[in-house]
Amino acid sequence: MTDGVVERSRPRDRILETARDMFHKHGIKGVGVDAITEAAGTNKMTLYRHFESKDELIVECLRATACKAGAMWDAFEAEYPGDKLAQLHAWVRKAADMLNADGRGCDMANAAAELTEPDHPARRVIKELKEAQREHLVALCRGAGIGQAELLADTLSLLLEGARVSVQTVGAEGPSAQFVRMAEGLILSFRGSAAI
Amino acid sequence: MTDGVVERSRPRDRILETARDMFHKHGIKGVGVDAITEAAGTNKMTLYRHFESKDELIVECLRATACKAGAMWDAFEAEYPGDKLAQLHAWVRKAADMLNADGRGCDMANAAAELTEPDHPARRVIKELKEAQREHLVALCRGAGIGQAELLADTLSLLLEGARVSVQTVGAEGPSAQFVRMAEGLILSFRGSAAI
DNA sequence: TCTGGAAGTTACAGACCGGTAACACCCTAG
DNA sequence: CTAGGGTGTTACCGGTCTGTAACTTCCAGA
Repeated sequence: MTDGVVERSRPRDRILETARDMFHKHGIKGVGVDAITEAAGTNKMTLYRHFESKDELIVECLRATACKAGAMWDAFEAEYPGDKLAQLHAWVRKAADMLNADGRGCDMANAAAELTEPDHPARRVIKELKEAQREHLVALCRGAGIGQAELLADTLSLLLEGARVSVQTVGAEGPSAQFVRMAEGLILSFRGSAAI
Repeated sequence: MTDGVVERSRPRDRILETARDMFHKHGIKGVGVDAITEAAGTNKMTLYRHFESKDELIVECLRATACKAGAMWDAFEAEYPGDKLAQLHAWVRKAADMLNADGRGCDMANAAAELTEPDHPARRVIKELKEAQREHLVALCRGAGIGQAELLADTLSLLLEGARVSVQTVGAEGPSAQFVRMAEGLILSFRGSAAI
């Protein structure tokens, strides 16, 4: 009902997009395949013709999310070509936007909280995306001429990760409201210390 | 099987403790009441004589977790009476211990990720605990004579929150490995800026 | 126009879920 | 000894879950 996204496209795409949306809103274990197919305007058989199991659907959803996240870095480069520091600030703004977008945290982190089996196929995707994100951020910091680029990148990573769960637990008026201030302060402070 | 904690005590206590353990390890939606009672060495009827629903059991588990977390602050005061700065450093060490304890994050944050209904009774408990934690940390920072105590407390909060989910997604060798360094650096840096 | 594959439909299997009823048991307080 | 409350046991309810079988319908390309 409220979970639309039923525009006419290929069933597989509709299922994937609908599942992504519903997993995000209601959690993975909180949504059944029947509900997904119904919201996607199709049926269970069609889902199982395109995905061999719910687990594979989950993995494919997370992969799609990772793909969209990857495009973000290209957008920064397109907007501020070569200016890594400007891109870093753009990342901060983008992160703040995500915080205010809705009360749900990061899909990857939420999935990791729900899928507790240590060898669940989704954990691989999650880890890969998080490591890719970290490397992108390190590259930005390094490119901006910041000494201790790894430490700043890791600190900013944890700060954002924490802010996203904080929004989910205490709301957007909690500690996460200060995210931009914290991040900008950290960048400034790290720029102060000598770059090698 | 692997989820023991069946020492002979009152059934209600065993159920509560076993549920806490299993929710922590396997997630809330990943554990059924049958599995809990069996691991607690009792049966479903006894559970439902003490808790009127699974939701109430969840709430009671989170309350117990909140209670244990509350005791932590008293332990700091007992160990370093009056010395708020030492207590703040003790908090950092304690936080680092929690990071290395196991690969699962904060029970409250994980519960918030799973229980998506905005009016779920557990969300109240979660929010209350997180707000209490924040106030305790602010009090420590303020007591340690730090200007911008709220900002430091919020930053440290987000950092720990982020570190706990990072452990869950990329493991203990990821960004969270630098948590102590980040936290100590922040405290030092905030102590540098004038108190008032 | 014919045909083959993709998609929809209905029904079902088998397991598990939260929750309850009815009844037998034991152990302790009086 | 006895009464009664806490506990254990068994069986069950209705619902939902993932996943499948068998069949029909639709539609695009040759």
